[in-house]
Amino acid sequence: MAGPALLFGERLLAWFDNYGRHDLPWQHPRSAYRVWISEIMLQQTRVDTVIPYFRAFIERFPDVSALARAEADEVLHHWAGLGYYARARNLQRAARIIVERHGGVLPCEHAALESLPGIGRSTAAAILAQACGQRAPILDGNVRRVLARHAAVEGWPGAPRVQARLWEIADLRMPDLRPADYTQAIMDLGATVCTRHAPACDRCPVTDDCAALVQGRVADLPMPRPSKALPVRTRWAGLVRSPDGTYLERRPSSGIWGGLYSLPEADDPDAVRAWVSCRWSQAREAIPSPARIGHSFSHYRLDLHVLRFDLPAGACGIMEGEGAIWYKPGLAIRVGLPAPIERFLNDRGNSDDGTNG
DNA sequence: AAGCCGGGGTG
DNA sequence: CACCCAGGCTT
Repeated sequence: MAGPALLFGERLLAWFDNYGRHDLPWQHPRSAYRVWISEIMLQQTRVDTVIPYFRAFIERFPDVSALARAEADEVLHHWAGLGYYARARNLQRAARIIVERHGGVLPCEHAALESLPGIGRSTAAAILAQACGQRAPILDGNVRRVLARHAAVEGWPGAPRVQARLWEIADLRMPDLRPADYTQAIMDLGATVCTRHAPACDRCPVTDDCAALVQGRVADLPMPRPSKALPVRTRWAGLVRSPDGTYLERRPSSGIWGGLYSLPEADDPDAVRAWVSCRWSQAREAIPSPARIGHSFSHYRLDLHVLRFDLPAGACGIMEGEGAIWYKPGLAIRVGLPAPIERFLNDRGNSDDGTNG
Protein backbone atom coordinates (compact mmCIF):
# COMPACT_ATOMS: atom_id res chain seq x y z
CA MET A 1 0.00 0.00 0.00
CA ALA A 2 2.68 2.46 0.99
CA GLY A 3 5.02 3.32 -1.87
CA PRO A 4 8.80 3.29 -1.63
CA ALA A 5 10.22 5.57 1.04
CA LEU A 6 12.44 7.37 -1.44
CA LEU A 7 11.73 8.78 -4.86
CA PHE A 8 13.11 7.10 -7.98
CA GLY A 9 15.76 9.77 -8.43
CA GLU A 10 16.90 9.64 -4.81
CA ARG A 11 17.36 5.89 -4.85
CA LEU A 12 19.20 6.11 -8.16
CA LEU A 13 21.53 8.85 -6.94
CA ALA A 14 22.37 6.92 -3.77
CA TRP A 15 23.19 3.89 -5.90
CA PHE A 16 25.26 6.01 -8.27
CA ASP A 17 27.44 7.36 -5.47
CA ASN A 18 28.49 3.82 -4.60
CA TYR A 19 28.32 1.89 -7.86
CA GLY A 20 28.23 4.37 -10.73
CA ARG A 21 31.02 5.07 -13.21
CA HIS A 22 33.11 8.00 -12.09
CA ASP A 23 36.26 7.50 -14.15
CA LEU A 24 35.19 8.05 -17.76
CA PRO A 25 37.61 10.23 -19.76
CA TRP A 26 35.05 12.98 -20.48
CA GLN A 27 34.31 13.32 -16.75
CA HIS A 28 37.79 14.63 -15.94
CA PRO A 29 37.68 17.46 -16.67
CA ARG A 30 34.02 17.75 -17.53
CA SER A 31 34.10 20.73 -19.87
CA ALA A 32 31.26 21.55 -22.23
CA TYR A 33 33.47 20.84 -25.26
CA ARG A 34 34.51 17.41 -23.97
CA VAL A 35 30.93 16.52 -23.02
CA TRP A 36 29.78 17.53 -26.50
CA ILE A 37 32.44 15.49 -28.32
CA SER A 38 31.74 12.45 -26.14
CA GLU A 39 27.98 12.68 -26.63
CA ILE A 40 28.34 12.78 -30.41
CA MET A 41 30.78 9.85 -30.42
CA LEU A 42 28.50 7.88 -28.11
CA GLN A 43 25.51 8.11 -30.44
CA GLN A 44 24.75 4.47 -31.30
CA THR A 45 28.26 3.58 -30.15
CA ARG A 46 29.43 1.78 -27.02
CA VAL A 47 31.57 3.38 -24.33
CA ASP A 48 34.46 0.93 -24.73
CA THR A 49 34.60 1.64 -28.45
CA VAL A 50 34.54 5.40 -27.96
CA ILE A 51 37.22 5.85 -25.28
CA PRO A 52 40.35 5.50 -27.48
CA TYR A 53 38.78 7.62 -30.23
CA PHE A 54 37.85 10.28 -27.67
CA ARG A 55 41.38 10.51 -26.28
CA ALA A 56 43.00 10.83 -29.72
CA PHE A 57 40.39 13.29 -30.94
CA ILE A 58 40.72 15.58 -27.92
CA GLU A 59 44.48 15.52 -28.18
CA ARG A 60 44.40 16.57 -31.83
CA PHE A 61 41.43 18.96 -31.52
CA PRO A 62 41.63 20.27 -27.92
CA ASP A 63 38.96 22.96 -28.25
CA VAL A 64 36.19 24.32 -30.45
CA SER A 65 38.55 26.62 -32.28
CA ALA A 66 40.99 23.85 -33.22
CA LEU A 67 38.15 21.74 -34.56
CA ALA A 68 36.71 24.64 -36.54
CA ARG A 69 40.06 25.32 -38.21
CA ALA A 70 40.87 21.70 -39.12
CA GLU A 71 40.84 20.04 -42.53
CA ALA A 72 37.72 17.95 -43.13
CA ASP A 73 39.87 14.99 -44.24
CA GLU A 74 41.78 15.01 -40.98
CA VAL A 75 38.61 15.09 -38.90
CA LEU A 76 37.34 12.09 -40.87
CA HIS A 77 40.69 10.38 -40.40
CA HIS A 78 40.18 10.58 -36.63
CA TRP A 79 36.65 9.26 -37.07
CA ALA A 80 37.51 6.31 -39.34
CA GLY A 81 36.23 3.07 -37.80
CA LEU A 82 33.61 4.73 -35.61
CA GLY A 83 30.90 4.76 -38.27
CA TYR A 84 28.09 7.20 -39.02
CA TYR A 85 30.51 9.61 -40.66
CA ALA A 86 27.93 12.37 -41.00
CA ARG A 87 28.54 12.85 -37.27
CA ALA A 88 32.09 14.01 -37.99
CA ARG A 89 31.01 16.37 -40.74
CA ASN A 90 28.23 17.80 -38.56
CA LEU A 91 30.64 18.15 -35.66
CA GLN A 92 32.90 20.42 -37.64
CA ARG A 93 30.01 22.40 -39.11
CA ALA A 94 28.72 22.93 -35.58
CA ALA A 95 32.17 23.98 -34.36
CA ARG A 96 32.32 26.70 -37.00
CA ILE A 97 28.82 27.89 -36.07
CA ILE A 98 29.78 27.98 -32.39
CA VAL A 99 32.82 30.13 -33.24
CA GLU A 100 30.83 32.52 -35.40
CA ARG A 101 27.62 32.73 -33.43
CA HIS A 102 28.52 31.93 -29.82
CA GLY A 103 32.07 33.24 -29.50
CA GLY A 104 33.54 29.73 -29.44
CA VAL A 105 31.56 28.64 -26.36
CA LEU A 106 28.76 26.08 -26.38
CA PRO A 107 25.45 27.72 -25.48
CA CYS A 108 23.63 26.52 -22.33
CA GLU A 109 20.21 26.80 -23.93
CA HIS A 110 18.18 23.92 -25.29
CA ALA A 111 16.94 25.55 -28.49
CA ALA A 112 20.38 26.90 -29.39
CA LEU A 113 22.00 23.52 -28.84
CA GLU A 114 19.36 21.58 -30.77
CA SER A 115 19.71 23.93 -33.73
CA LEU A 116 23.33 22.82 -34.15
CA PRO A 117 23.94 20.05 -36.72
CA GLY A 118 24.20 16.62 -35.11
CA ILE A 119 22.56 17.66 -31.84
CA GLY A 120 19.02 16.39 -31.35
CA ARG A 121 16.69 16.47 -28.37
CA SER A 122 18.51 13.87 -26.27
CA THR A 123 22.05 15.05 -26.99
CA ALA A 124 21.06 18.65 -26.24
CA ALA A 125 19.62 17.53 -22.92
CA ALA A 126 22.74 15.52 -22.09
CA ILE A 127 24.92 18.58 -22.65
CA LEU A 128 22.57 20.79 -20.63
CA ALA A 129 22.55 18.39 -17.70
CA GLN A 130 26.21 17.45 -17.65
CA ALA A 131 27.89 20.67 -18.78
CA CYS A 132 25.40 23.32 -17.62
CA GLY A 133 23.88 21.66 -14.55
CA GLN A 134 20.34 22.13 -15.84
CA ARG A 135 17.44 19.75 -15.32
CA ALA A 136 16.89 18.26 -18.80
CA PRO A 137 15.86 14.61 -19.27
CA ILE A 138 17.60 12.49 -21.90
CA LEU A 139 16.28 9.44 -23.74
CA ASP A 140 19.00 7.21 -25.10
CA GLY A 141 19.15 3.44 -25.45
CA ASN A 142 19.93 2.87 -21.79
CA VAL A 143 17.20 5.16 -20.48
CA ARG A 144 14.66 3.67 -22.91
CA ARG A 145 15.38 0.20 -21.59
CA VAL A 146 15.33 1.20 -17.90
CA LEU A 147 12.08 3.15 -18.20
CA ALA A 148 10.34 0.66 -20.51
CA ARG A 149 10.88 -1.92 -17.78
CA HIS A 150 10.27 0.22 -14.73
CA ALA A 151 6.98 1.50 -16.13
CA ALA A 152 6.21 -1.63 -18.19
CA VAL A 153 5.78 0.32 -21.43
CA GLU A 154 4.46 -1.84 -24.25
CA GLY A 155 5.61 -1.67 -27.85
CA TRP A 156 8.86 -1.09 -29.71
CA PRO A 157 10.55 2.07 -28.31
CA GLY A 158 11.39 3.22 -31.84
CA ALA A 159 7.69 3.74 -32.60
CA PRO A 160 6.85 7.43 -32.23
CA ARG A 161 3.87 6.76 -29.96
CA VAL A 162 5.96 4.64 -27.59
CA GLN A 163 8.83 7.09 -27.72
CA ALA A 164 6.53 9.96 -26.77
CA ARG A 165 5.36 8.01 -23.74
CA LEU A 166 8.95 7.29 -22.72
CA TRP A 167 9.83 10.99 -22.97
CA GLU A 168 6.94 11.74 -20.60
CA ILE A 169 8.18 9.18 -18.10
CA ALA A 170 11.77 10.40 -18.41
CA ASP A 171 10.59 13.89 -17.50
CA LEU A 172 8.48 12.64 -14.56
CA ARG A 173 11.34 10.58 -13.13
CA MET A 174 14.06 13.23 -13.27
CA PRO A 175 14.63 14.99 -9.93
CA ASP A 176 15.48 18.67 -9.45
CA LEU A 177 18.75 17.98 -7.67
CA ARG A 178 22.07 16.91 -9.18
CA PRO A 179 21.03 16.79 -12.86
CA ALA A 180 24.49 15.80 -14.08
CA ASP A 181 24.81 12.91 -11.64
CA TYR A 182 21.27 11.71 -12.27
CA THR A 183 21.87 11.68 -16.02
CA GLN A 184 25.04 9.64 -15.56
CA ALA A 185 23.31 7.44 -12.99
CA ILE A 186 20.40 6.31 -15.16
CA MET A 187 22.77 5.57 -18.04
CA ASP A 188 25.08 3.61 -15.74
CA LEU A 189 22.15 1.63 -14.41
CA GLY A 190 21.16 0.66 -17.95
CA ALA A 191 24.71 -0.15 -18.96
CA THR A 192 25.74 -2.20 -15.91
CA VAL A 193 22.59 -3.50 -14.15
CA CYS A 194 19.46 -3.17 -16.29
CA THR A 195 21.17 -4.74 -19.31
CA ARG A 196 19.43 -6.10 -22.38
CA HIS A 197 20.31 -9.71 -21.56
CA ALA A 198 20.39 -11.17 -18.05
CA PRO A 199 19.75 -7.98 -16.07
CA ALA A 200 21.00 -8.04 -12.46
CA CYS A 201 17.74 -7.13 -10.73
CA ASP A 202 19.20 -8.23 -7.39
CA ARG A 203 21.59 -5.28 -7.60
CA CYS A 204 19.02 -2.74 -8.81
CA PRO A 205 18.08 0.21 -6.56
CA VAL A 206 14.60 0.69 -8.06
CA THR A 207 13.10 -2.82 -7.96
CA ASP A 208 10.52 -1.88 -5.30
CA ASP A 209 8.24 -0.28 -7.87
CA CYS A 210 9.52 -1.90 -11.09
CA ALA A 211 6.39 -2.87 -13.01
CA ALA A 212 8.15 -5.31 -15.32
CA LEU A 213 9.65 -7.16 -12.35
CA VAL A 214 6.28 -7.43 -10.60
CA GLN A 215 4.73 -8.77 -13.80
CA GLY A 216 7.62 -11.16 -14.43
CA ARG A 217 8.27 -9.59 -17.83
CA VAL A 218 11.74 -8.13 -17.43
CA ALA A 219 13.06 -10.36 -20.21
CA ASP A 220 10.27 -9.30 -22.58
CA LEU A 221 10.69 -5.53 -22.27
CA PRO A 222 11.47 -3.42 -24.11
CA MET A 223 9.91 -5.14 -27.10
CA PRO A 224 12.23 -5.72 -30.10
CA ARG A 225 12.12 -3.87 -33.38
CA PRO A 226 9.89 -5.57 -35.98
CA SER A 227 12.28 -7.64 -38.08
CA LYS A 228 12.65 -7.33 -41.82
CA ALA A 229 14.91 -9.12 -44.28
CA LEU A 230 18.01 -7.19 -45.38
CA PRO A 231 18.38 -6.67 -49.14
CA VAL A 232 21.69 -7.68 -50.74
CA ARG A 233 23.45 -5.09 -52.92
CA THR A 234 26.09 -6.40 -55.33
CA ARG A 235 28.77 -3.95 -56.41
CA TRP A 236 32.09 -4.17 -58.28
CA ALA A 237 35.30 -2.38 -57.41
CA GLY A 238 38.71 -1.86 -59.00
CA LEU A 239 41.91 -2.52 -57.08
CA VAL A 240 44.60 -0.72 -59.10
CA ARG A 241 48.09 -1.51 -57.81
CA SER A 242 51.22 0.41 -58.74
CA PRO A 243 54.65 0.69 -57.12
CA ASP A 244 53.26 3.82 -55.46
CA GLY A 245 50.42 1.93 -53.78
CA THR A 246 46.73 1.29 -54.31
CA TYR A 247 44.50 3.87 -55.93
CA LEU A 248 41.79 5.26 -53.63
CA GLU A 249 39.36 8.05 -54.29
CA ARG A 250 37.22 10.22 -52.09
CA ARG A 251 33.58 9.17 -51.90
CA PRO A 252 30.77 11.72 -52.16
CA SER A 253 29.93 13.34 -48.84
CA SER A 254 26.40 11.97 -49.00
CA GLY A 255 25.66 8.25 -49.01
CA ILE A 256 27.46 5.33 -47.43
CA TRP A 257 31.01 5.99 -46.19
CA GLY A 258 30.52 9.66 -47.03
CA GLY A 259 33.80 11.56 -47.39
CA LEU A 260 35.99 8.50 -46.82
CA TYR A 261 38.55 7.19 -49.31
CA SER A 262 37.80 3.84 -50.94
CA LEU A 263 38.20 1.75 -54.10
CA PRO A 264 36.44 3.05 -57.21
CA GLU A 265 33.10 1.25 -57.61
CA ALA A 266 30.53 0.50 -60.28
CA ASP A 267 27.40 -1.62 -60.71
CA ASP A 268 29.01 -4.20 -63.02
CA PRO A 269 32.51 -5.54 -63.78
CA ASP A 270 32.71 -4.18 -67.33
CA ALA A 271 32.07 -0.67 -66.11
CA VAL A 272 35.04 -1.05 -63.75
CA ARG A 273 37.26 -2.43 -66.57
CA ALA A 274 36.25 0.41 -68.89
CA TRP A 275 36.92 3.00 -66.21
CA VAL A 276 40.36 1.59 -65.44
CA SER A 277 41.49 1.18 -69.06
CA CYS A 278 40.29 4.67 -69.83
CA ARG A 279 42.53 6.09 -67.12
CA TRP A 280 45.52 3.77 -67.47
CA SER A 281 45.99 2.26 -70.93
CA GLN A 282 48.84 0.10 -69.58
CA ALA A 283 46.75 -1.47 -66.83
CA ARG A 284 46.59 -5.28 -66.89
CA GLU A 285 43.88 -7.21 -65.12
CA ALA A 286 45.35 -9.79 -62.78
CA ILE A 287 44.68 -13.45 -63.49
CA PRO A 288 43.38 -14.64 -60.11
CA SER A 289 39.64 -14.62 -59.72
CA PRO A 290 38.12 -11.53 -58.15
CA ALA A 291 38.31 -11.12 -54.39
CA ARG A 292 35.18 -10.47 -52.40
CA ILE A 293 34.40 -8.14 -49.50
CA GLY A 294 31.23 -8.90 -47.58
CA HIS A 295 29.90 -6.28 -45.22
CA SER A 296 26.61 -5.83 -43.44
CA PHE A 297 25.03 -2.45 -42.76
CA SER A 298 21.95 -1.75 -40.70
CA HIS A 299 19.75 -1.55 -43.80
CA TYR A 300 21.44 -3.70 -46.47
CA ARG A 301 24.13 -6.29 -47.06
CA LEU A 302 27.02 -5.35 -49.35
CA ASP A 303 28.57 -7.95 -51.65
CA LEU A 304 31.59 -6.18 -53.11
CA HIS A 305 33.57 -7.98 -55.83
CA VAL A 306 37.07 -6.66 -56.37
CA LEU A 307 38.87 -6.80 -59.75
CA ARG A 308 42.65 -6.46 -59.54
CA PHE A 309 44.76 -4.46 -61.98
CA ASP A 310 48.51 -3.92 -62.11
CA LEU A 311 50.33 -0.86 -63.37
CA PRO A 312 54.01 -0.74 -64.41
CA ALA A 313 56.27 1.75 -62.68
CA GLY A 314 55.76 5.32 -63.74
CA ALA A 315 52.40 4.69 -65.34
CA CYS A 316 50.27 6.15 -62.59
CA GLY A 317 49.20 9.13 -64.64
CA ILE A 318 47.28 10.67 -61.78
CA MET A 319 49.00 12.67 -59.10
CA GLU A 320 47.79 12.66 -55.57
CA GLY A 321 45.56 15.59 -55.00
CA GLU A 322 41.95 16.40 -55.46
CA GLY A 323 40.11 13.40 -54.12
CA ALA A 324 42.65 10.69 -54.91
CA ILE A 325 45.57 9.03 -53.11
CA TRP A 326 47.91 6.08 -53.56
CA TYR A 327 47.60 4.03 -50.40
CA LYS A 328 50.23 1.82 -48.82
CA PRO A 329 49.58 -0.14 -45.62
CA GLY A 330 51.54 1.14 -42.65
CA LEU A 331 52.31 4.51 -44.19
CA ALA A 332 50.83 7.48 -42.33
CA ILE A 333 47.65 8.71 -43.95
CA ARG A 334 45.69 11.88 -43.40
CA VAL A 335 42.32 10.62 -44.62
CA GLY A 336 39.68 8.19 -43.45
CA LEU A 337 39.20 4.67 -44.82
CA PRO A 338 36.12 2.47 -44.26
CA ALA A 339 36.98 -0.23 -41.72
CA PRO A 340 36.32 -3.24 -44.01
CA ILE A 341 38.26 -1.63 -46.87
CA GLU A 342 41.24 -0.91 -44.64
CA ARG A 343 41.17 -4.49 -43.34
CA PHE A 344 41.08 -5.80 -46.90
CA LEU A 345 43.96 -3.61 -48.06
CA ASN A 346 46.07 -4.57 -45.08
CA ASP A 347 45.64 -8.26 -45.82
CA ARG A 348 48.84 -9.69 -47.22
CA GLY A 349 48.93 -9.59 -51.02
CA ASN A 350 46.04 -7.24 -51.60
CA SER A 351 47.55 -3.82 -51.65
CA ASP A 352 51.22 -4.54 -52.30
CA ASP A 353 52.10 -4.72 -55.97
CA GLY A 354 53.88 -8.04 -55.80
CA THR A 355 57.20 -6.76 -57.12
CA ASN A 356 58.96 -6.98 -53.79
CA GLY A 357 57.93 -10.41 -52.59
C1' DA B 1 6.19 7.03 -40.51
C1' DA B 2 9.95 5.08 -42.63
C1' DG B 3 14.46 5.04 -44.57
C1' DC B 4 19.30 6.20 -44.34
C1' DC B 5 23.68 6.15 -42.01
C1' DG B 6 28.76 1.92 -39.49
C1' DG B 7 30.86 -0.97 -36.88
C1' DG B 8 31.51 -4.06 -33.23
C1' DG B 9 29.93 -6.87 -29.14
C1' DT B 10 27.13 -10.53 -27.77
C1' DG B 11 23.79 -14.38 -27.37
C1' DC C 1 23.13 -15.09 -37.78
C1' DA C 2 20.19 -11.58 -35.41
C1' DC C 3 19.90 -8.04 -32.44
C1' DC C 4 21.40 -3.92 -30.21
C1' DC C 5 23.99 0.15 -28.95
C1' DA C 6 25.14 7.48 -24.81
C1' DG C 7 20.55 9.10 -32.22
C1' DG C 8 19.89 12.44 -35.79
C1' DC C 9 18.70 13.78 -40.41
C1' DT C 10 16.05 13.39 -44.64
C1' DT C 11 12.11 12.36 -47.34
